[in-house]
Amino acid sequence: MLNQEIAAIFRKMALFFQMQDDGFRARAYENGAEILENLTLNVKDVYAKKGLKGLEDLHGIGRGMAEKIEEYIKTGKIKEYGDLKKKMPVDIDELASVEGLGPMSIKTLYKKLKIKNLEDLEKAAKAGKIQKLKGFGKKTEENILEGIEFVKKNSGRMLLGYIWPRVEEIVEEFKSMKEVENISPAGSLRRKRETIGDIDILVATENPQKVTEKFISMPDVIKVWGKGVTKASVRVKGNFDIDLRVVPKESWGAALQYFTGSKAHNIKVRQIAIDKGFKLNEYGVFRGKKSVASKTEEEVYGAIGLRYLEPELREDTGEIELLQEKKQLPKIIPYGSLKGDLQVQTNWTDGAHSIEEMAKEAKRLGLEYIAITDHTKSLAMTGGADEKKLLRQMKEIDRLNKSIGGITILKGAEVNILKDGSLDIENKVLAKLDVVGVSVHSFFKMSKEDMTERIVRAINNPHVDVLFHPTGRLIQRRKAYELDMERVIKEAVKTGTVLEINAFPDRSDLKDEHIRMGVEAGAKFVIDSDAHSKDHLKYLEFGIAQARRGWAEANDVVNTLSLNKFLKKLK
DNA sequence: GCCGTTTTCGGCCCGACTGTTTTCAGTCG
Repeated sequence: MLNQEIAAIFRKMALFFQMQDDGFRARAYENGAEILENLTLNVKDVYAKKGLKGLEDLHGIGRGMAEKIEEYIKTGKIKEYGDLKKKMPVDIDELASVEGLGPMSIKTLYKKLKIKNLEDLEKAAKAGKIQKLKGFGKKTEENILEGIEFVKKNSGRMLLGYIWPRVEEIVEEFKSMKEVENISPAGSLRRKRETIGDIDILVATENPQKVTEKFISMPDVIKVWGKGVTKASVRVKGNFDIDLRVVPKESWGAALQYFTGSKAHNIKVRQIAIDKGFKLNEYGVFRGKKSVASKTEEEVYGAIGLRYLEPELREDTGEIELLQEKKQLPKIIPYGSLKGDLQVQTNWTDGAHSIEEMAKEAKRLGLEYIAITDHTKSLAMTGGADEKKLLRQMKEIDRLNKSIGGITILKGAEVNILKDGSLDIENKVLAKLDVVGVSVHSFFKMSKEDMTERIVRAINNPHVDVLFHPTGRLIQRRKAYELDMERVIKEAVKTGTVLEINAFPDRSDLKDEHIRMGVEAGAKFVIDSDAHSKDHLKYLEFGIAQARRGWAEANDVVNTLSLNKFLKKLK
């Protein structure tokens, strides 16, 4: 939490520095904010253990920002930020969230019209005051008003799993144009981040005009932000933005590399290009004016002495350093490599479909086995199963296994972890199940120590095979409970408990950095859909995406195994 | 403000588009 608070202040300070035309300092602060946002450790712990020096050891944080972090830990404030705000008392991140409005414009608007926040801005624009300013005009004023409307109903970031089908539709539609020679999602979408700010699409064509024309005239477009020959940006129904970039076929690889990002990854890659006497942009790798590589990403990375790497690894979290040292990057788990699904709910509790319907759909999707894991009794709102109901369900599963065929239905349960870490189903019934998953569904606000103890106790139960959605977060809805993940991973390794990578789009739990911690510690994982309906089983692929972002290989994930081998991996 | 085994000073990724200008600053990704 502290990391995020300080990061937010650094971002605002960056905007203030941009106002002062100090772009380099601004970038340093943006960079610092990014580092804090992605840091697994709490800066408070880093500071407690290693002091100022420990903070400075973070690459990108130097003496200046380290002292600011120290100041915030000690006093809860950063004086320089207060001073900046005093000089220019504007709600800077709110104003900057208006499309097209940046620090320089905000500065002018404050100096000339005393505009401090969105409300002031809207009033001034409606009164026609902005168009009279030098450097502004009628069009800018209209754009500001429109931008304010969009901020007000801002949809924020979208969940990957929910937006993906829409992306596939768009890609398919463009593929049918004969002018389109190649098309791919780019940006965070291609890197499969769990949430996506906007949709980036890259197209290769010899006729850019025609492609951009078609793009801005798609039926769902409600606003064209901008349109040129090679790029266009629109908002579509559902309130999200799509950016299109169009490049010639020869520069496909360079452009795909460029627009896939991440930004931090690219900055480093381009720096390496410069160090070796090249220039890298979206059209290719250049030695002087001569292009030496551009057609494929492999060529582009190869030309500057690196190797191709999967988009999911391009987050500047150590992958470039490994490439430079010519070390092996992990062979991350391929899409389509799961043979089972270990968390499936049915209409025995809060699922929409019967065991049979779920099993048949899983079979249709090519799975070898699924575990039925309905909730247990203390989760009363779902009609959770007690021992008797579980035994009845087991009989039903025996019956279905004989009649369906082509897929094995495993007996399981999503057993509730009670406040003290005990389970709400008796051990002698748990012993009869093939797969026992456990999870926390209550008392989320316990202290970190208590919650960690609670979970550690639960996974020490000899019948418990899997810890389901280990952090309990619901993206954009509920924060993860406090948990010492390092300890939980250690204990999971010790007890042979498998950690779940829950693929349900708003869970995506574990998240990438925890998966990576687990991989390094030798933990095993299972990727589950947590399906509550037939349509949810396909979410498994997003769980694979999450595992890939956590640098997990196929042999780190137990449900890549065929049934018999898989069962041997469980307790 | 950060960084560095060619550097402790002098660099810092790079190009497209818009709206305002009439050559370019600001914004964006």
